[in-house]
Amino acid sequence: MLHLHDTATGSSRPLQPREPNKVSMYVCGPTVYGPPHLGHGRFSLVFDVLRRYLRWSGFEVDYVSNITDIDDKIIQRAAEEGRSWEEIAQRCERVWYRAMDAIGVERPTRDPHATDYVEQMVEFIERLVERGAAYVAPDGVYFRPSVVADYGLLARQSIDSLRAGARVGVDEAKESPIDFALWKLAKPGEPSWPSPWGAGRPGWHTECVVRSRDLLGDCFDLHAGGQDLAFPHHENERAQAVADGADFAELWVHNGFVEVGGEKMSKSLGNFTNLLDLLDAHDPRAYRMLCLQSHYRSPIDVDSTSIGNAEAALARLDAVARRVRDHVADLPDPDPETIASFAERMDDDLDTPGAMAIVFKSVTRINSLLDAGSDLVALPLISALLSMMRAVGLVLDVDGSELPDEVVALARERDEARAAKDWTRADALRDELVAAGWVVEDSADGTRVRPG
RNA sequence: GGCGACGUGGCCGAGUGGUUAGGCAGAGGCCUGCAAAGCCUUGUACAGGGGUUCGAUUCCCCUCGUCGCCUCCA
Repeated sequence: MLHLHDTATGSSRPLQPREPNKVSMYVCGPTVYGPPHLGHGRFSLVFDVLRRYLRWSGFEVDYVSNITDIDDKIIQRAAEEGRSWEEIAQRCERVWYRAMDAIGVERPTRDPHATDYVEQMVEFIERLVERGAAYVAPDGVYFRPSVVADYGLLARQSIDSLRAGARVGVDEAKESPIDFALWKLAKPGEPSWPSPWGAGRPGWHTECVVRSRDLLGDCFDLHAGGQDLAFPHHENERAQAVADGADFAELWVHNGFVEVGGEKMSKSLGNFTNLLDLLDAHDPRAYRMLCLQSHYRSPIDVDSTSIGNAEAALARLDAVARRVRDHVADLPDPDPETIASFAERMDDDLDTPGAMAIVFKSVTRINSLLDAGSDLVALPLISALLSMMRAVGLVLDVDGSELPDEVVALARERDEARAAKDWTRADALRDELVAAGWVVEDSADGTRVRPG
């Protein structure tokens, strides 16, 4: 059974779905006001791997991930560009999904938008006000975390220390610095929706509670997101649900940061890298490989060195995939020992680096057996390798790409030269292909060429 | 100031109270017409100082260092 590190308890806990074979998970999605950066890429990849692994393990996965399409930052961006906020949100959402598609992240089962839930949010906020968990102030409605006994659970801090540490300039309208906005009254020119307190828009933390409870119900299995969302965003979601008398998420999972030179990559530091730029410069699978080779809760440095390493590791997998391509049509059941040790690692808080170690070990064994001509013995291992690749969402390049006629001609010419043992000519032809950016390998079937 | 995480061999990066992580790069060998790919072998690793223990990289304490959260952020 899969165990995950639960932020709420600070310990590893078994994932016990409320329905036997179905996992319900909610992953906090993006606020669409700019291009996705590496941090977005990381959480998307990490939880895509989790989702695929769960499915591989036999679960159906209901994967809900939201789009926040109304927010101060969207309004600001719209003002800067002289466009409507809707236009900004829609454009950024398209860019988001294009990037996700490119890194092989599956679309969510459902992707609720904040603007589709405003009415429900208003009803919810009304209820919180009635229950005394929220109060109306001159500029909006605020939530009172002090009504939640164990507020600070996800931050792993007491409410008093949070209050003491609050550095934010105290807003006069708030009773306490840790109170947060549920409803913001609109200023002139801002988009707004009607409410009992006046036209305005919802605060960020409310949308996720309302949507997740609507789509997944109370006490769903897994709530996930980047580590920086644990507090205050997730804490505040949970506080609202608790104040409403509901059981919220059963398990909280947070992934580590992307760093640049050992420092957190963040918008306020301005050191973020656009995910699309990374994809322009590298194999789109490389980032997934990099994430797999580190633990999801550890910080990772994404730079040309680490991505380059990941690409080299990928090349090793691609090489074996090319070798076994003639065998994939009719494979036996996967080698049970390999699968068992892979699953053992994955079940241990998604230990993907350990799982990849199993993968690479099986690669070495496959290559050894193939070298020895023991293809039949290798088949269950090949089958296991492909199964593990499916579990983590890595697509191996088995090289179906078309070669230009000119290149094919050169390769044939080289085969003739080699047949005639004209090594000088054969080497010259190889040099020519290599200079043009191709990788040349000899094989039993002659010169094999692929893109470098 | 409060709370928390981390410090592993050339680089990245797991893990464990005593037995091989893995990837990349390097060295030697096999294979190859030569290469490439592949296979085999190889490398003074666990921040520093105490303590517990038959034995600690792994547990406890201290020091140093790095980073994060408490503020929009994935």
